[in-house]
Amino acid sequence: MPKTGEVSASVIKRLPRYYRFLGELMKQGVERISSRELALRMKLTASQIRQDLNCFGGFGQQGYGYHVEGLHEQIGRILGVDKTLDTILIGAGNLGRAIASHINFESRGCRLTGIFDTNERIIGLKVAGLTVMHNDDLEAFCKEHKPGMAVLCIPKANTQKVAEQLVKLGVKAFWNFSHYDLSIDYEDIAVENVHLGDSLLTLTYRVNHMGE
Amino acid sequence: MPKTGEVSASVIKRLPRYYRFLGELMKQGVERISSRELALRMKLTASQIRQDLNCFGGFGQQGYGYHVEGLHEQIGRILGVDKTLDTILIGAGNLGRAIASHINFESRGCRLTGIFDTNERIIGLKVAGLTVMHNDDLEAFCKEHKPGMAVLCIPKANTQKVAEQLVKLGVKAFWNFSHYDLSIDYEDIAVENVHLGDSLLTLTYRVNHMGE
DNA sequence: TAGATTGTTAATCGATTAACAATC
DNA sequence: TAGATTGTTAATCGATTAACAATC
Repeated sequence: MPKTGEVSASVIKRLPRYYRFLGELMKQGVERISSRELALRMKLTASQIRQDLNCFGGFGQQGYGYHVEGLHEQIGRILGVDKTLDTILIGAGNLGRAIASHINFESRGCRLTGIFDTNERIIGLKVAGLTVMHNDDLEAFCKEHKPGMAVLCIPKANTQKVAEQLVKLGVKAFWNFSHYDLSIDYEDIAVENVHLGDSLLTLTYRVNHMGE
Repeated sequence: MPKTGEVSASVIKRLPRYYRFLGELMKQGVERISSRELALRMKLTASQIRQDLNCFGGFGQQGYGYHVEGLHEQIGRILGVDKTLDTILIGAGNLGRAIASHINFESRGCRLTGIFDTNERIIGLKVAGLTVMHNDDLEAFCKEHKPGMAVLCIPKANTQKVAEQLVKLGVKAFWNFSHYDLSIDYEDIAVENVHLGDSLLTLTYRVNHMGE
């Protein structure tokens, strides 16, 4: 129940991390935690934690702190892990197959329901319990199953075109791993670009500039 | 040749993207570009581009703009793609193998020289041209080959321990894909945490909060 | 030269941190 | 009640944008 008023991108990016830490604390049997103690563990400031959480409502209790399990559940609901968004994967090369098998989509509000590729040697393979289909079947599949999210693990040359096709078929969110900055200029389409190459390159920069 | 004075993390994170766009422009045969035109293509402001570049020196020319190839090379040198940092991969599961095959380390100042795992069924496999070795051979390998960077694709329970072992063996940079926020409290060690799960979760948030 | 566009300084904006009254 | 800790307002800090003189 967001206290309406835009939540900044900086806050949104921190939410999954709060969720993760609270999950860990739960497992460790911690029942309550103060912003001060959580800040210590997460290497943030207590102020920032209280500010962030208060974008969504007052989850704490003066003099007591936050109830770990309750807060975990609240943040989960804010993130939308209690929903189930049908998701398809386009591109079942090395990376696509690894994402399909390695990521727990269900615990993040998604469910992988279809995998597509154009390579005849890959089509028919079983990946994460699904049989890889041909891209030609994409349209029929989407019309029948109405996936809301697509994971793109395809070469950059095809990315924009495939994404636009999928938008027409009703896809509302893209998790894009191609070496291309996907930007969809329609309202109400969400894009998360993951640039692993760029990530490595920032590390290269930092290791080459240590102690300057 | 950084105009000394700290370069902010925000600027560093944008550098690989500049490098990528300039590379594309080169391929397209574009010889010169103004900050205004580049801003248009990258969806940034011209001011920001000029500010960012001037952290490292004046690469442009008044009245003309920037020479694409020259700027590309300069940024490459700033990032350190002309260096070669020997790199090892720990964990050759789905994700580790995909990273090894999918990422072009060489073009990013790194060279993959060893891959390690503990799973007997994986050891001995060829991945990205290398034979997967047992973690037990890690110490001997590092002492002989002195890798400066490690990619961690291992379960979170082992991450901190393995990282600390590697620090003792001289590793200076970690590209960490485990579901664990690695933090190394020594000076002069660089860490880049990649949390694919968190990335997906921010997308889940956004798709569930569209148009609010 | 005149026009274009940089490098750089100043203004604005947003995010983080600090402070503290409210309250459990 | 007294102590702890929140929710929230105010202060600070940093990053982005705008403006403009320098200059190719």
